[in-house]
Amino acid sequence: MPTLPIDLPECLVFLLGKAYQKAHADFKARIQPYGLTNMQHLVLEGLWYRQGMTATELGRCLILDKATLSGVLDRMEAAGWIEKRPDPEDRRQMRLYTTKKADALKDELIRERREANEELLADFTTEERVLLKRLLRDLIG
Amino acid sequence: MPTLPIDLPECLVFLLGKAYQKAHADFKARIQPYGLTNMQHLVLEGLWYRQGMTATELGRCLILDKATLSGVLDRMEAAGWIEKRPDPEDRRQMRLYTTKKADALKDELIRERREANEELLADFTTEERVLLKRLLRDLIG
DNA sequence: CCCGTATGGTTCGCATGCGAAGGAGGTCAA
DNA sequence: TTGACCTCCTTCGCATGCGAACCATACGGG
Repeated sequence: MPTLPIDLPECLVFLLGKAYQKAHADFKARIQPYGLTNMQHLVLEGLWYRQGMTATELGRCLILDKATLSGVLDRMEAAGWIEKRPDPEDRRQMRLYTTKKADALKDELIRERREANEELLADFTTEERVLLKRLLRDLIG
Repeated sequence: MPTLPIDLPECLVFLLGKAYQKAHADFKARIQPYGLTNMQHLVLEGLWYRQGMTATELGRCLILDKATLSGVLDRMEAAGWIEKRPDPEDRRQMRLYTTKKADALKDELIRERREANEELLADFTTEERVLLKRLLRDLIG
């Protein structure tokens, strides 16, 4: 059985990638049944925080490239999760709103997110949880 | 200026994603000049650790899906970074080896990786660095 | 020896993720 | 008012990332 190359467990780029891979996969398993991807769920959380954001605002808010967001929003609109309404003041921008279909799942989806975090952190002490989040926030800058 | 939704800085899935995004982008900027992607660099590190692994072994070693690896290995072979040799004992599997072109960059690439880690952790104390890595390793399981 | 099954890789489909270029729509100053 | 410039968004190209279906090869029993 192959093991990890000696240095990789010391490489932060690698560790972050694999930790994200695991967190992403766990969360995916939870929200897949709702017909949503992780990214789509993230967009909904962003819009529940503030409806009517433009794509650029949402992208800044979620730290996402607008090129990436463009496709995500298209698919979400096609699937009926969000609505794009052109801003009457400035026809370049699209204002984004969640639909009733999405809002109906709001409580459940937020619960899934909380539980997913709980599950990921199950083996950590309270101090470790706080510390890990702080270190990651500091890393992001 | 939009800010993060209240809960997201508490959401580990989100934090890990963004921390990875940053680490990945920083490392990409370092590796791009060599004509390599992060994933391709990772494959080289794996093979430098043990030459002649099969794709399945390498995938287990780097925690990668074989479907993902297949395309990566194709592009790396086409670009002359690695060689695939069919195993004479079992013609289903391919043994993987780095080429001279790759080996010539070995020291420099490993230095880039060390420096990238150093840069990411620049603002952390020694204790914090050790702790962050331990927490991430524990998370991966 | 032959069939059923397991395994190693490839391929396809879909969803990110981002750099770069482009098109449509504003803005402002000459 | 018109041309230079800026911004919002879309589109394209390329590289992951992974589930699922497939193909070729190996292996174990009968």
